[in-house]
Order: sequence, then C-alpha cells, then structure tokens
Amino acid sequence: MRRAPTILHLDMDAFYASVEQASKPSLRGKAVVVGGLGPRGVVATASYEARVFGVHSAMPMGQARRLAPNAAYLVPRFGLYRAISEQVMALLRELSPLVEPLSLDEAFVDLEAGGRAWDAESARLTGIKLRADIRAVTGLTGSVGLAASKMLAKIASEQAKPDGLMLIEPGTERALLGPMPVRTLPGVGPATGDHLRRVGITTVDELAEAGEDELVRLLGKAHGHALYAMALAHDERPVVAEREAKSVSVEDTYDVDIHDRLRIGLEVQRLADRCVGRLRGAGLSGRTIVLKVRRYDFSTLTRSETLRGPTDDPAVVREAAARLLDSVDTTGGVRLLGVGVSGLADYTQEDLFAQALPVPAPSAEEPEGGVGEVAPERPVAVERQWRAGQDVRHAEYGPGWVQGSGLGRVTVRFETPQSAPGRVRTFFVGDPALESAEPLPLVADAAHPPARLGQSDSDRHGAPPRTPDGGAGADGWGGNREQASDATRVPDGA
DNA sequence: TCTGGGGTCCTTCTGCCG
DNA sequence: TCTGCGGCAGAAGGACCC
Repeated sequence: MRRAPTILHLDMDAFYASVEQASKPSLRGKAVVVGGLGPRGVVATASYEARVFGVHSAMPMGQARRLAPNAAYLVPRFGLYRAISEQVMALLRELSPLVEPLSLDEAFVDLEAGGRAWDAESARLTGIKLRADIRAVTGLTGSVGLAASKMLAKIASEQAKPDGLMLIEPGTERALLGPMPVRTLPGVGPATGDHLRRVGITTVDELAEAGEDELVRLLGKAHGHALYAMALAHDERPVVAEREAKSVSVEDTYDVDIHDRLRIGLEVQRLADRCVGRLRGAGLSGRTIVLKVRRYDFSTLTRSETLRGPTDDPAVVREAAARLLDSVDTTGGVRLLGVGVSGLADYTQEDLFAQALPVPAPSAEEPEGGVGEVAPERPVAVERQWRAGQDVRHAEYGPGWVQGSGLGRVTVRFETPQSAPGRVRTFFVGDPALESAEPLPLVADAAHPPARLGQSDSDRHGAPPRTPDGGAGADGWGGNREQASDATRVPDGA
C-alpha cells in the first residue's frame, strides 16, 4: 500500500445549486433546490441554505416543498453543469494524466502519477492551489480530500465539506476511521447499514472486530471481504482514467400511472428508439435487451432477452422489448417504464455482413439521436414552454431567467451572473420579444472559458458523460413534463 | 412522505451440456 | 438409457452510487 497521501478526491459543494446561485444573483445566500418539478420529482441538489430545513438529495419534491416552502425550485440545466464540469476536469488534468471522473461534480486524481506530489506537504499545497484555481475559473467552491487511498480520500473530502481541505496523515487512518458509523464506508447503504445494526455493528471498529468470516457470512463473499478490508483502511483500488460502458438504458416515470395496455406498448417502443439513439450515438451495439417496469405499488420487475448477436437496429430492439412486455402483468397500472441494452460491443452482427444501416453524423438538433428511421424523442414543440430556471432574453430588457410560469403568463427576473439582483417582470407566454437563451459564463474573462455553455432544450437529452463508475449525469428529471403551474418561488426581497 | 434517471456489481436460481 | 454432477450462461432481483 502506498504511504504518501497522494490520492486526491474533489467534490464540488452542492454543485447544481451552487451553479444556479452563481448565475442568479438574487438567489445567493437563499435556499435553492434543483430537481424534477413534476408531481413525482425528487431533489437532485439542495443548497446549504436549503439543507438547514432538512432538504436533501433524493427527497421527494413534495416533501422538500413542505420543509422549505420559500426556497427557489429550479429544473436542472445539465448543459451548463457539463460545461462547468469540463472546466474543472481540465484543471484536474493539469495535475495528472490519471483523473477518474465519478460524476459531473466529483473525481479522483492520482497526484503521484502526475509528479505533482510525493509527500503530505506537496499534496497539501497542490490541493490548496487546486481549490483556488477552481474558484478563479468557475467562481465555485469544491472540497478536497487527500489520503493514501481512494476510499480515505473520499471520506476526507466529505469531512472537509463545505469549502475545505482535509488530509489524512499516513498511520492515522484506523484511529480516524474506527469511531465512524459504518454508513461512512462506500458500499454501505440503507439495507446493509440496517442489516449490520441488527447484529449490533454500528461503527467501523465493530466491523473490524466482527472479523472477515462473520462479515462474509452476514453479507456474502464479495461484500464481506471488501467491507472487512475497508474497515482495516485497506483499499488498493487504482485511479482509472478510462472505463468502458457496460450498458445503456433510458427510462421514464410518468406523472400519472398508465393503465392502457396499448399506451404502455407505445411508450415501450418510444423508449426502445431513444435507447437505440443513445447506443448509436456512442457507436455501440448490444446483445441483451432489458425491459424495466415499475408498477403502481412501486414494485419493480425486469425482463431480459439475449439475442444471438449484438444489434443497434431499432426494429430489433423494439420487437424484443415488445416480446418482453408480453410477459409482464400491468394490471393496476405502471408508473415507470425503461428499456436498456447490455452486453455491449463496438460492432454489430449486421456489420459482419455489411448490412448495417448508415449512421448519420449527429447534428446539433440531435446530439445523440441521429438514427435515421428512429422516431424523434419528442414531438416538435408547438407551444413554447417556460421552465423555472431557464435562461431567456427579452428584446427590450435583455438577459434573465424564468422565475415561474402559469395561467398563460411567464415571470422573468432580469439579472446576469455579474449584475446586482435584478427586477421581475411578467409577460404573456407567447410574447414574441421573449426567447430562450444560452446561459452566460459565471466568471467574466475566465482563463479557462468553457467550450460551450449550451443549455438548449436538447441538452436535457444529451448523452451523459461516460464516467468510470457509471455515474452518468442524469437527465430528464421529468422536466419535459413540467406543468405550467410549477412556478418557482423566490424568497421575498431577493 | 411517497419515492428520478443512469449506471455498476453481486447473488441466487435455473436450464443446458458434456 | 438413465442419473448425478460440475461448469457455464442467462435471467431476475437487490443494493448501492451520484
């Protein structure tokens, strides 16, 4: 095991919410909640001001609204988050060629591989400079953990939050880890945590005392061995810069349960097309088609079928998904449907016989879905929809963002990242002087300008960044189903 | 209170094959 | 021909992560 604390873990603080606060001066210092605003949405990120009220990630939006009724509720703008994430990742790659992104706001860096750090002091200085650079380039704060392993570096950054840096000195790991709750360890979620608590294990020390055999008996071979090693602060996993995707899937949760079998069939076809769009966009094909159904009572079942060879043919995936649906009882209604493809390959069976359909180059309008005969993901918009948080520009008043809409009107706050908190004006939703706009840079004249600050509607359907642990940037969030009545609330006096 | 979306990995069960 | 067995692949579900 390496002894020097040269693994760095960066975790941006309340990333999505912080980006929104940085780009909307009237929200700074206020409770901000980003997530799906539909009736079945959940919280993606809450600002620290919102967390004071008990709002946290993965909480149902309805519950968040009850806890923090005066917070600002915004839909995520993944295009903007991706652009800012790229700025941050570029800074990390200046430190080392070994950068392992976990999601848009998190990454591991092997500082030793980059020759940037060889002991505690050089590692600490590198972390301090990184945090300053991130603030200069993006205007945002991130927390840094430094340790001799990935697990400990991640725990350190968690301890450092918000806006801090923590280094775990070699030799102090077990003393630090011992009193911590088992849930601190990666891989221990609610179920495993409960399981361990029932047998009297609540801390990492107790986990280590239980012994490897007992943990294997309780949790199974893989999990037991892994957890015992972590309890002893042993973690030899290397930082891996590139990892291949193993599956591609799309799913939708519906605002209202679907009962009509015909409609369910059509939705599955639509999801199959979207999934193939993703697949082709990534230049992949797959052998196993998976159908996912979440029923009215939240019970989830999957059905899968493995083909003789990999495919990226939408008709083949549609047909397989339809066959799988035949074996599912949807009486009572379904709340979620999903279609996925696994067993990925970077060629198709048809390629072998030169029968593959030509794949047009993705266009700006179809960032990942340029798939010939595959149906478009959404019908062409016939009426403009204004989503809370969306960037707009008014011919007379300039740039602003949608604070809320409903009853045929849209309320816009006119301000920019560099301006003072702006004023609010209300327009008819069809006002020709109002148009959607690209987000503005958070930091003027940044040394590392983002490649593109896209936030167009298509961004919500853009391919998630391929991240090593599968931490794909989520998209969707039911935003396309947002109701007009989902007006954003902004604290008074903002 | 009422639970998103996109992933990965693991375990268990079952059927097939030699 | 029948039976038992081990290995393997596929199917299904669960837990976890961001």
